[in-house]
Amino acid sequence: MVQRMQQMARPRGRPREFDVDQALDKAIKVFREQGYNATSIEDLTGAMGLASGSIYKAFKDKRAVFLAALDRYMRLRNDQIALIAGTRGTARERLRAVLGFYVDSAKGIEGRRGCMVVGSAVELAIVDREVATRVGATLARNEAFLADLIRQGQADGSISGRIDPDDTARVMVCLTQGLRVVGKSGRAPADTAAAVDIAMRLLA
Amino acid sequence: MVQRMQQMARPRGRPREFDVDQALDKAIKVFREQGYNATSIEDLTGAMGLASGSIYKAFKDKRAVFLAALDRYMRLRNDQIALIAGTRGTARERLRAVLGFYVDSAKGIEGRRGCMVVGSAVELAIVDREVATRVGATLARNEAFLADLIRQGQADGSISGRIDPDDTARVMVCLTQGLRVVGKSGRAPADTAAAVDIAMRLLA
DNA sequence: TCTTTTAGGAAAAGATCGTTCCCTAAATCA
DNA sequence: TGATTTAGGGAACGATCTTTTCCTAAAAGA
Repeated sequence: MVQRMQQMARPRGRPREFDVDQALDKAIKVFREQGYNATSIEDLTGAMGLASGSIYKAFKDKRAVFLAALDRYMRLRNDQIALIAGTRGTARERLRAVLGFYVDSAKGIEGRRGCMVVGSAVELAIVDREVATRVGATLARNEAFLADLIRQGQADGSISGRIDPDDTARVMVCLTQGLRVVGKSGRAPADTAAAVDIAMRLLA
Repeated sequence: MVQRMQQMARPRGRPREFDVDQALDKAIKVFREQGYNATSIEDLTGAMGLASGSIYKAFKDKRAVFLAALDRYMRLRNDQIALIAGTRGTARERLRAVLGFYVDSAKGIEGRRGCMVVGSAVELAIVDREVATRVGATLARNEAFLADLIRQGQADGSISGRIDPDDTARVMVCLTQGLRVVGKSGRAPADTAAAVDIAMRLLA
């Protein structure tokens, strides 16, 4: 049984010397800053600490590296937001925490580095169907997530029942994506609490 | 006198056969769809109806074409918004009209085509200082424009005096830029009036 | 009319980029 | 242990992209 698991863990030839996820994290950093087209294989080898041959052993081509990085980026970000929204309190308080996370992500160096979803949407959505699909799915998921949070707030009494959860969530998604655009130019709101207070006005 | 004006109008050698602004409009279309790095000189020659040599006669290099296109795009868009905001009515009504224009810009084919300011911010702001300067200036101008409109509304009584015009305008700019990101993936709000109603909640 | 200046256009040059190839290294299988 | 399989790494290749060059065309100046 243990031997079977070891066999499954070590497939055949020479084992990979680097951790794929760690390498993807480096790739994510580069793609967030420069986007897809401006990032050369040389940029990736430098950031990931690998030779070009090794990259092409692990990934079909540059686009596959990007898609893997995008998937990982979206997953990590989703996990973070789910964690923040999982804290105690009314749905309104949890929604406030989520919005605060978005505002903070848009500030300073992190904001300048940018968002891979926004970058993918702007640079590639029109020419790469697979990227467009993923971006659309993430935006839809974020929208549904926020709408659900709003509905929870309407159920626990912390959010007005007069607003439409879906329409409001959709506008809120625009706000969060816009924060990342503005963050790229270093003009994101400096005062997180103040910005979140204003954003919370969308809830009636 | 007439001869002097003709001299000024026709400088020296062979006159240019194409209209620079018309050519830039074609370039804007390509840059909006594909961004800077994905657009080749061949793309530009095709869209602008010029040979590469002619482009390099009129512009220093590809980057100069992009900067000229960006400047023209920003100017045209600014003019449109100023026109819309110049209509009669309370400042609140004019602000509503401006927001409606932003929402409409994010919808359908126009939305998929994208915004050159957003594209520039996301793709180039971190690597091109000159682009970053222009993007920052436009965002600041938009912010000041919206803040002024809010102040007018507070003066004419159509907008609550309890909100901070600058902070609110800053969040509103994020919303408008985000609309363009979401529009790239075809997920912009379908019902303009409903989306504007929700956005107007930011005014208290 | 002849010279000078600038534009149009296509081909060539020069640079860069993505990908493949080849050799060595490290693992498993027989 | 020898064969097989896969990874690491760097050079080489082929394609593409930006820019320059060169020749012709069209205008003004003398």
